[in-house]
Amino acid sequence: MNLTSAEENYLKGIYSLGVGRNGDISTNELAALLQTKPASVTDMLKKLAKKGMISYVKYQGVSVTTAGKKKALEITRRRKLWEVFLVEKLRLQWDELTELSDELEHVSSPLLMQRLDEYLGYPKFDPFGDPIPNELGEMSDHPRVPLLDLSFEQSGKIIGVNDNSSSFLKYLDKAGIFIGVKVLVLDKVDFDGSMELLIDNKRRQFISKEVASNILVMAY
Amino acid sequence: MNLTSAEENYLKGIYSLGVGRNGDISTNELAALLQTKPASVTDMLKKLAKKGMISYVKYQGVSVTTAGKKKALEITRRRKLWEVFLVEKLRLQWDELTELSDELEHVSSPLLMQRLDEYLGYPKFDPFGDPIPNELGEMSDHPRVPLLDLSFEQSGKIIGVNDNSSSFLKYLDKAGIFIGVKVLVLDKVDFDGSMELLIDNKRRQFISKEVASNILVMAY
DNA sequence: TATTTAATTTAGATATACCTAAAAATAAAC
DNA sequence: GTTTATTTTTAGGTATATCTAAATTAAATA
Repeated sequence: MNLTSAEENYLKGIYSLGVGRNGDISTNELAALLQTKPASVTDMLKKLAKKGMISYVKYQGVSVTTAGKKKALEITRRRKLWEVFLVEKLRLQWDELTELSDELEHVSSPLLMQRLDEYLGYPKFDPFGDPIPNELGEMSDHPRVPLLDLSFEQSGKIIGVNDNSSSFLKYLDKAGIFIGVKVLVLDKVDFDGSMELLIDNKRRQFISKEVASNILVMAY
Repeated sequence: MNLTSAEENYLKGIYSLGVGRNGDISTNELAALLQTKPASVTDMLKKLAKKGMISYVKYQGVSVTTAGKKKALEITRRRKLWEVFLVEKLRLQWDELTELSDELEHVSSPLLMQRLDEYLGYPKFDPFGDPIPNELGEMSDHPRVPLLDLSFEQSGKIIGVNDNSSSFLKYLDKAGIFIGVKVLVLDKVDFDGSMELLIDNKRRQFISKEVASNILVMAY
């Protein structure tokens, strides 16, 4: 079953709101997430239900079906592979990715994605440190800890962030804190929780507790 | 002025029909090219005229304005850069490009195209041997001759084709005749015009006069 | 439980991008 | 120079994806 870009966006939204939750998703929630009006959401839910992507009962909320989950993971896979390409090959910055991957994720060609995956070396995580589903929708997961949890003289590799806001990502780019970069804790300041880091074995950098708690690392 | 994908496709069509021609383009011509109906073309011409991309006089035909030409070349540039990427980096075959570049050419981001251009090493020609416009719409051109015109023991580099049909491109892929490959003429058969080639300094291959006339090379 | 409030859906519009069928304008033929 | 044929446009309709405003259903409160 083929979906339009708009349908794919709604399905992605429904799936993402649904992960790790028992109950159904409400119309208003979706409208808020997708920056649209509840009436538009209702229209689209009917279409997605007719296409077998979601379970939808009037006034009762919505959840993805097995087919819908599969499709949502496929879209997510496309998006994340493009994001790896944009960062690793084209050297785009974290905060420049969103609007591009919003478009590229809808280019639907199994051959293209297979070749891109191969070209990128079968990456398991996107530039934000989130796992990339494989063709079957399966994802790796590995221990991710907030940078704040690293102790004195401990090292780690930056693999993601907790906060995707543009202002935070811009700050990180400016501070030279990128995915894949090695960090070593030079100091942890007791009274404000801030840290001094050695970045990439080269450069010293101070970061606040707030920043450190929003950066994810794989500890060595 | 931003255009929708549909508008971009019409503009591309109008531009491509217009190059190297004195008169205007007719509604029926465009409908045939774009596989649509004349009535739909008329609708779209009004929109493109209102956006300043074309000169359109009822019943009198259509031609691109300066702004329209600029935009058409921009779309063409996007398409061709993606095509270079698909062939050179992802190793897709000539006949697999069209449907992908039909989609990718509409992803409109100056930053993305600038980085992709840089990543590809500022290519001047697409995988079919046609010139890629630069950011200003300027194109290189270099002497291209049909492979058939090469004489005994002469060499050349394959830079394009005259025939974009799927069957021809599939034949070339199968025969191992790719863009960038070096060819040396081992023999020219008088009675049927066929040629024996040394491809890539390695492999011998016979090709017919018809095939040789549709392959373009840059002669050494 | 009745009533108010909040969430959701329906009804009816708008814009894009198509379509068919009929009308109008241009070109071609006699 | 009419008449016929072709081309092109208009008029009106369909599907997608949105919207606002009104109606309906469900939830919360008194």
